[in-house]
Amino acid sequence: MIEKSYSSEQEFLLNYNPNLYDRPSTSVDTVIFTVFDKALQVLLVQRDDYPFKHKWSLVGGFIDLENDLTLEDTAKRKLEEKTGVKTPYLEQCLTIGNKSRDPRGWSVTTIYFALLTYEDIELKAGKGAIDIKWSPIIKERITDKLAFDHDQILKLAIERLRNKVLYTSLPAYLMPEKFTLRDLQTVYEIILDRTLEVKSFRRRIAKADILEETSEMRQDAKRPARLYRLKENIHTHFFLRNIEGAVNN
Amino acid sequence: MIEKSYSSEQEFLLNYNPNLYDRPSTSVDTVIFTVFDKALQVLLVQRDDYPFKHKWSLVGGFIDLENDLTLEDTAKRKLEEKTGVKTPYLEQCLTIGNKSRDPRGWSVTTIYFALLTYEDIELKAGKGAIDIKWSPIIKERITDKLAFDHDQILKLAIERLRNKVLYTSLPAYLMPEKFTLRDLQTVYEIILDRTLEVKSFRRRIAKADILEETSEMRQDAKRPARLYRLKENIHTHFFLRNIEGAVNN
DNA sequence: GGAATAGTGTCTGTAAGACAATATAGA
DNA sequence: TCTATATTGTCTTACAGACACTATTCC
Repeated sequence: MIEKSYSSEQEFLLNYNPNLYDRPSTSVDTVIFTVFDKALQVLLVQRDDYPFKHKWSLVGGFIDLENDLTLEDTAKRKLEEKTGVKTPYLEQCLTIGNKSRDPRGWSVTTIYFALLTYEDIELKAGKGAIDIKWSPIIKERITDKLAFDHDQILKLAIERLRNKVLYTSLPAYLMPEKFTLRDLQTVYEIILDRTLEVKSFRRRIAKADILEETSEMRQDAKRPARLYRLKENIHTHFFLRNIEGAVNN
Repeated sequence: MIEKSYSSEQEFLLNYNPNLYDRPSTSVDTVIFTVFDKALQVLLVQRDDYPFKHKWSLVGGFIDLENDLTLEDTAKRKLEEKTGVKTPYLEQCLTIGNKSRDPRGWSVTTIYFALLTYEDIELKAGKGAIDIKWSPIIKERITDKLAFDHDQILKLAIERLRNKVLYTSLPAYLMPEKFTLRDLQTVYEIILDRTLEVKSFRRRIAKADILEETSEMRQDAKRPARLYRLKENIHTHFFLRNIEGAVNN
């Protein structure tokens, strides 16, 4: 390769040829979580084409270099394409890059995770996929063997979510508009896969000051329960202490 | 673009042509921290070439698709190239990808941060750089205006480090082999830019059970202080409670 | 003894854990 | 009334904050 020398930034850029350098493949994958049927669920799509044709995988794709301005745009675009909704919570989780994860060669993928309310979501397989579904996570496992290293990625995302739930109000993003404190606690319990103390939980949520009472009550069977909603313009609350008795590596 | 159809994964891979797809540029940048002269310090290199010729920047570079097996390998290779040592702590921090951060076009960079003992390190500018230096961080700022979006990246890495120091034993990785409890507390205080309560701090470290006493004492001026070392095969300790009174966004 | 730094004792405050007690519904 | 679920009361425990106190060195 011949190295030229330039006399200004501008001149360098005018002569810059991106094809002189080999680049790894770069993609974005999003672990889209929701909760229903007493389980944490993750959105999977069945691949329409090679590699891993017909295998189930996480929601992901390549950056649209023309139209995506940021990596997060790519994640949001794919998410909205599949679910038809905008996510109330999207967090970058990790980037995995190595020579072996994709049979086509060096590949880098940035992983996001999203939390969605299971409500009004109409799944659309869209192009590149022949099917799409929610898959429940039972004991940190799903039934399918996923494409690429998506099993490992899913495991990492679950770990991150579970750990973060110990000191944040993240599960609030999984709730419908109105919900009871018991509903919220149940979502915490589903994610953590353990029961929590009622009193401690309610004290914690009260202290966080993220909810507001509605005037409504909901009655399923016995004593009616107060309905709450998330306060407006509230961000994730970070508690100073973890919920205890859980894994902490 | 003509789409062919293949009848097996193998056939697809044999015919795969990576040059059909435009890819963003992909790099790795590492924020290398150490502590000396009563300040958190970050390693900077002065760029030898365009773009941002002669500007200071973080330690980074492109993936060597032949020899790097993982993104972390890239980070470690660059780090060892500049410092001559292996880092005791390397953590992936964040990936920034957008259309505007690099004048050459769509660019993705995965950012790591490393914690090094300021000891036996011989800086080497190496190729691509005309100079290399430690730069102190005063009030979350450094004096130079860095290349690309490295100012923003550095800010994010400092934020992450400071936040993590509130609930982990990370500063232990910045210590020399033997050190006093006061030394360790001072490093915490430098990173957090505030004083800590002596008693609370010592209780916390004792509880973490990550240090072992040596038989040696160190005497600077007045009463001699016990020297400790990090226990072997000890990982980062995660405390259940944060050090309080600090930022928590 | 006085100054400086290392290290301990101990009281207070906050929030979590445990679990008993009370409240409100339907049957 | 009995049962189930919602909600509150309250005692204990763990650990951080505050700060006084003791210990060991040099001068």
